[in-house]
Amino acid sequence: MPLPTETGRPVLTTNIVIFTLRDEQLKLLLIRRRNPPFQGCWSLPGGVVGTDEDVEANAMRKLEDSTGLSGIYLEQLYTFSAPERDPRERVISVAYYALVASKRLHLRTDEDSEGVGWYSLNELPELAFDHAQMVDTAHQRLAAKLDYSTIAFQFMPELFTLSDLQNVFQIILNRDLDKRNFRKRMRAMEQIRQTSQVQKSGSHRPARLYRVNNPHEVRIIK
Amino acid sequence: MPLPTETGRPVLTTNIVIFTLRDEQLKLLLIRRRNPPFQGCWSLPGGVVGTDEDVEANAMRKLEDSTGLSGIYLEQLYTFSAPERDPRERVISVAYYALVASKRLHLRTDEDSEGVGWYSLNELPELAFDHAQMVDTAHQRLAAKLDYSTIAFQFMPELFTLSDLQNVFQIILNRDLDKRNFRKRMRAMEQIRQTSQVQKSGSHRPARLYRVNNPHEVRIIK
DNA sequence: TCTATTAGTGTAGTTAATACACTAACCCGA
DNA sequence: TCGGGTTAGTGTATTAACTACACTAATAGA
Repeated sequence: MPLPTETGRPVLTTNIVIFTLRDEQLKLLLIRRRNPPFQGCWSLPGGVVGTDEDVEANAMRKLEDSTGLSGIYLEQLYTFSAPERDPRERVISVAYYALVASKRLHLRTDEDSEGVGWYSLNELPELAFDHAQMVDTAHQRLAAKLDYSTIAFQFMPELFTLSDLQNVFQIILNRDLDKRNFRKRMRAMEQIRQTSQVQKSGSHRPARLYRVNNPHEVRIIK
Repeated sequence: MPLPTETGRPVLTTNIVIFTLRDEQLKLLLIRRRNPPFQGCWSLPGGVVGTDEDVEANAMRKLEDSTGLSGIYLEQLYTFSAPERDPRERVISVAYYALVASKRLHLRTDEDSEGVGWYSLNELPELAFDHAQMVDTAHQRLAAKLDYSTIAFQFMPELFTLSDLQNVFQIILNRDLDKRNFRKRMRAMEQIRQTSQVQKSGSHRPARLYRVNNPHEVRIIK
């Protein structure tokens, strides 16, 4: 397998679907394109991978640039390579997805002015390239992983109520869950524990607060 | 996102883990490297993706070259991009895995002379690059998918017995399964049906033959 | 006809998932 | 201070899925 000369190589890029939960909605970060093709259109963050650059490191760097945060959960999603996905020339994109607890973001809410915005999954503008497909694949993966991993905790702040957690599930899965069954399942998980604290948030009974044991670990369960 | 000039692009390749089942073993196709690095070492089939070439098409072509067959199940596995995975320079590889029913292969058994051989998963030689990791990831994916998809049927010939099928599961999962529970589960699947034929194969009771309804479809179940 | 070998079958127990309705604690306003 | 509104919190009975487990059936060959 002799390597080709530097002519004859396709362009390699990354794209990242950065999810967060805010205002009872699953949102993702979009960037308005300044140049053609798809000028003025919204697209996923990402960038070109240089010769000496690690693909995942590139994605992580772009993720940090976009959010101003580090230590965010990032997972490779799929590599997209359809021949006409970029009208200019052959571009292959390794797509990732990332999850951020919204409390960590000081989101300048929908600061479109800067060409950066958080959009609800169900109110997405038209996206550039095949980015709509990437978003769709990422959402499917995320929903599937709720069931057999501890990925949901990536969205949680340090302290949260079981109702908060149920909300996360319901928003991602886009359906209601039974409260008692949900709580039974969650209380059986060793990855979270009750604290002695409660949250008072209105004219109703205060809610017990919970904490994730190993916030950075995502474990496969079942 | 201006595209880079053709200098400054990494090399993009594919690699394929081609599985088959033969002699009660899960085997995969290896190719002996003729050139450095890792000269003389065994490696996974694959090749360099050209500027105008679709990645999946490249993998499919290499798969057909290696096996002489078409219409084989092929699925993207993961994209490997560790910085030092190729000692020469930055090479990113999109790995795939493929499943072939061994009856379709006229395997020149272990024809090492041509520098091509089928090796049992548990008797692998030292592999070039990070190909051992690719094999491992592929095996894990395959084992996981047995449980929630109809992928196992990709290994089956047109007609097969339930014992054959149980063997496939046992080899891939590397553990014994209970015969009655296995058969109960399989008979409940709508993807296979009993035929009126039996297979006589020795001095014992003949076995009923089964058939896959849609051999090319791999469906997610559960 | 006896032996060896693989094919084929059912039931009871356990575990996981579901459906479902009321009480508890707090705030607020009358 | 009491009643209404609101969210938190709890248990049981049913069903479905998975597990463990042992014998009979059909054939070939000696």
